[in-house]
Amino acid sequence: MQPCAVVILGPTATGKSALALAVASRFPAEIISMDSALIYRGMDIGTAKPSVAERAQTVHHLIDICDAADSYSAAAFAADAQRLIADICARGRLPIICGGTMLYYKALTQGLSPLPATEPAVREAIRREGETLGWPVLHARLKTIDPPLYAKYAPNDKQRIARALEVYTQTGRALSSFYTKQESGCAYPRLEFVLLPAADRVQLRAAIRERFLKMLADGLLDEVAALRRRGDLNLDLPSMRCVGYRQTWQYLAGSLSYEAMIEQSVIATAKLAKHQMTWLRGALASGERTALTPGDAHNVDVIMSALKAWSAFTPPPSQD
RNA sequence: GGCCAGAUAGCUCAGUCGGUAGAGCAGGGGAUUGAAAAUCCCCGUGUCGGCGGUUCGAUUCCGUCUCUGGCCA
Repeated sequence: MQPCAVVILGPTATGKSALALAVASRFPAEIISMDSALIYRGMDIGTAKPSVAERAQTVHHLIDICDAADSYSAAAFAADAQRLIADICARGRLPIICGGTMLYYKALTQGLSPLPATEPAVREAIRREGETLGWPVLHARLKTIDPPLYAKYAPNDKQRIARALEVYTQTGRALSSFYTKQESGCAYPRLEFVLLPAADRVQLRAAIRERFLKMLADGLLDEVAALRRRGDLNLDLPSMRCVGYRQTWQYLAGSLSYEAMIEQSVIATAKLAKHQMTWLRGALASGERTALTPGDAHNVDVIMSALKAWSAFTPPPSQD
């Protein structure tokens, strides 16, 4: 069969992981997680990470690859995923890319311009300056350093302003000067599916609430307490800003009541889902993807028949 | 029962020295180039608790009623 990859996209709490596993149980496959939270070791319950049993049943990649004190990136994901897709296909198996971190998806499929990597010390110095002077002041510096991004960025968009200044500090060049027509993205053909939650968000919100309460019952408090006990983590880290972890941390630190922790977590998760929906609408509008309804038992069959159709397809002789 | 303070957007509140009102949060939409579960942008008509009174005009002043806190009995 011609190598290809299956992609399963969708907002949080729609059953992507379960669907990927269901496909993997019927087809020799390995799952590549496309999720900026599942990368962290020691963060299992709050991220709804696939269980040990599930991971024993099917090989999962890009899970538990990062310490909670460290950070990963879209570029690193794109490189890792490309490599894994090639490896898995070479083994004659099917890569299933499954997750909802849409910037990672974009980086993988469309590529990124080659940019210098982050220098933590430089980043920290800029962050400190931004906090004291105010981000609009740093934004104003872009006016001469990088006019295109000065025009593009909002005066309070600290993360992007900081990144632009960081690149300039490290290289003496404008961040936008590194932009190319974009590196080529993932070369493998893909069969893409999107899990779309019901239009009424009340239902999704209820599912989110139920899932968070289950996380608490499963020991989320203990998990976060253990992370706090390490002593080297704080709320500014990408890992501790994850939905649910941030609020649980605040509860354990005494700055949120138990009820508020639950409310805020549900709200943050719903916002995450909404945010992912915005990406998904764009992705759906610009390509060939199949929309699936969360919870529909036929979803596996839809994917299986798409795979079958793909296998039956005989590609024309290679041009090169 | 008496006194005092409140009653304004879904929530918490600001404000109008009388010309029908605006923040934060929530909610909706959108950006998204090595932190992305991040970061940021746009979207605000609501009997200003009810009923009367004064006034050209009341959410604002006055009276009264209702409700909610607190204090005193």
